[in-house]
Amino acid sequence: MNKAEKKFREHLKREGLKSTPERMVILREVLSAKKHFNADELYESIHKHNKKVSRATVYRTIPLLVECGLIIETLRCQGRVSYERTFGFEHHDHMVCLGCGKIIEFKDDRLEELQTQICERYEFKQVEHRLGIRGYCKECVVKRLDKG
Amino acid sequence: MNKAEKKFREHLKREGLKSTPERMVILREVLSAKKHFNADELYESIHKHNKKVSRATVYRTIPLLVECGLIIETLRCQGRVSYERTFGFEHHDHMVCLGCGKIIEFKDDRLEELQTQICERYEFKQVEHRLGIRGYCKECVVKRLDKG
DNA sequence: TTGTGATTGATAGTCATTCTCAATAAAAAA
DNA sequence: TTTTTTATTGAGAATGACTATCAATCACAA
Ligand SMILES: [Mn+2]
Ligand SMILES: [Mn+2]
Ligand SMILES: [Zn+2]
Ligand SMILES: [Zn+2]
Repeated sequence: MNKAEKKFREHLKREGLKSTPERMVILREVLSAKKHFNADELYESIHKHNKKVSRATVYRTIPLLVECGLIIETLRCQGRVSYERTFGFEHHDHMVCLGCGKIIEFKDDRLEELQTQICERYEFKQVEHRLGIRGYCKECVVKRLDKG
Repeated sequence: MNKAEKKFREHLKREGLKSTPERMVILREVLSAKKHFNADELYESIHKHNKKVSRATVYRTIPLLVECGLIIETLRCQGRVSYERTFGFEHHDHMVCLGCGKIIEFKDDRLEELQTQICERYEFKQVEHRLGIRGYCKECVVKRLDKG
């Protein structure tokens, strides 16, 4: 049993919930699948690996993983909520390319520090923040110049 | 006819669209109603003022107002897209209180400057950005302390 | 004033997400 | 281990924000 699984099981116990095979299948898929995903992609990848978990259970389990800090809600793209696994990864922010959909992750300590200062100024107790920059990546800027 | 209305009319003409009474009712409501709103709140406030515009037309007009730069999509709260009027207002970022739903607007030039630098570093052409900080406002921090 | 194409409202459709509920299974108690 | 309690599951129905459809109507340019 790895660290993430242990963390999840402890969270479930703490909340009076049960450790079920379905929940473990979902967790393992989250840990092995691509870092950014939405509920449906998660459901699909579970089924590609020949595991059977219903869509409802996937949707029900995602909030549990969020609550226990293993994944986080990141962006909303085209009406869908997108998540990413955080366990074993550091916090970072995102750039999203409006041309090709590419996601660039970045982290800047000065940015984080500034936000902390701003929250202090407003006596606001930060839980989380999300910075999303939309625009065009290097490649797409060139493509758009070519087109005129 | 005020500046915003002129801008909207010009945008419509430029796009080969027509200036209709319904669109003008919606624009006026946007200009006079509260700064942050979602599609349904806009529809409701129009009807409270005894104007008749269908929900479909409200949904259809919002993107036109966004395209012409009079309003902007800000946050997504509980599955709803939230907008705010920008005409006559400067860019700013938001804090959202998880306790009472209050929205605090703030602007920090150093933060903006840093973001510009970061985009340059990645050769990313920024179109817009959105920083949302979630947490608890001063009042709600106190309330939560009282409860334990 | 007329002709053409855009717009409207009513309503049906879409699609992600949530709810319902009977059958089942996990964990606690015995 | 067996029983009891309670959470969980899957299937499908429901929800709700938003979008598409379409016939009737309107804006506006000529
Ligand atoms: Mn990421
Ligand atoms: Mn604002
Ligand atoms: Zn790109
Ligand atoms: Zn508050």
